[in-house]
Amino acid sequence: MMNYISMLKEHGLKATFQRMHILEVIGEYGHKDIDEIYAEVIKVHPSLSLATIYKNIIIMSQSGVLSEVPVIGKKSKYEISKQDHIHLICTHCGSIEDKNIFIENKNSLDQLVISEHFNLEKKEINLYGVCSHCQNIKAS
Amino acid sequence: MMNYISMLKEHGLKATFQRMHILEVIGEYGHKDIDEIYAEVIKVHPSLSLATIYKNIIIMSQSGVLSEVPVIGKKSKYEISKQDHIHLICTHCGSIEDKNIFIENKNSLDQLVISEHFNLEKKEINLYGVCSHCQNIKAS
DNA sequence: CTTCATGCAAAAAATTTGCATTTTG
DNA sequence: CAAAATGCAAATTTTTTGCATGAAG
Repeated sequence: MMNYISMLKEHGLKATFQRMHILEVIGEYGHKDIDEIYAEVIKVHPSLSLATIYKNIIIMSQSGVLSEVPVIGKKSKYEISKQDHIHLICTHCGSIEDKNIFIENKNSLDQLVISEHFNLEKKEINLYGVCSHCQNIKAS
Repeated sequence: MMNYISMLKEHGLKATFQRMHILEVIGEYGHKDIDEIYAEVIKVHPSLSLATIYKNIIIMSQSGVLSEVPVIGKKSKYEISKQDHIHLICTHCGSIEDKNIFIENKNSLDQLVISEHFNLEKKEINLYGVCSHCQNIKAS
């Protein structure tokens, strides 16, 4: 588990407490959008401004510390960057769960990329549906 | 090839010329965002309002005529709904290309969904990178 | 003709910017 | 200290809304 100070410094960003706090919130919850991050963060630091959240989300996404997860019909969520994985996105409660799977079919994707002469930078696989938790709620 | 009038009617939407025009633009280009649709559409119908574009994108997305394609760092694009496919998204020129591939590894995704008791509604696979066209431009 | 859709202008929401002040390394 | 980051308020951009008018089925 890498610490946020070194993550920031390795990307040439100063480790302000505002950034640390933003990263802690995202790290704790996994995926959060701008408003959720702001709401969470001002509980501890009421003076932390929304503009600072915006500026930092942008700079930390550009530098690669964070990754944007665009979601159909909603605002983008942000997560701490990590190796490629799959998102299970619940269309009922909005939760996002990460799944690391060994993409066997990796082959077909890789072959596609090769045959298209496409210079791949990032794979994004999102599965939308109803999570088991929400299915149980509905059933009861 | 299905025509747009019946597509709309099957979803309980009236076939106004504004909707037809929006669908034609999206169909012609494949993927367009709100502003691009508006810019294209007012060439022919200068009085068509942006509010109408918004309202229709929303209602046609909800009804399933259109599908939203959220893109990292950009505004969402919209496409005519069709069966699941892969998007090759160029981070250089912004173009999006559809690819229908036989997901062999379909198995691993399907197994994941089953083991998670996830009620799958939609698969979204987006590959980000530099398209062959942009690579050639850079090289020259 | 009745219901639904449009267009306009206004309102609301989301995001960005400029700049004086503060903090980090 | 010098460079970078913050916070505030203002500006901009994006999206939504209400309502009178017009079009579709």
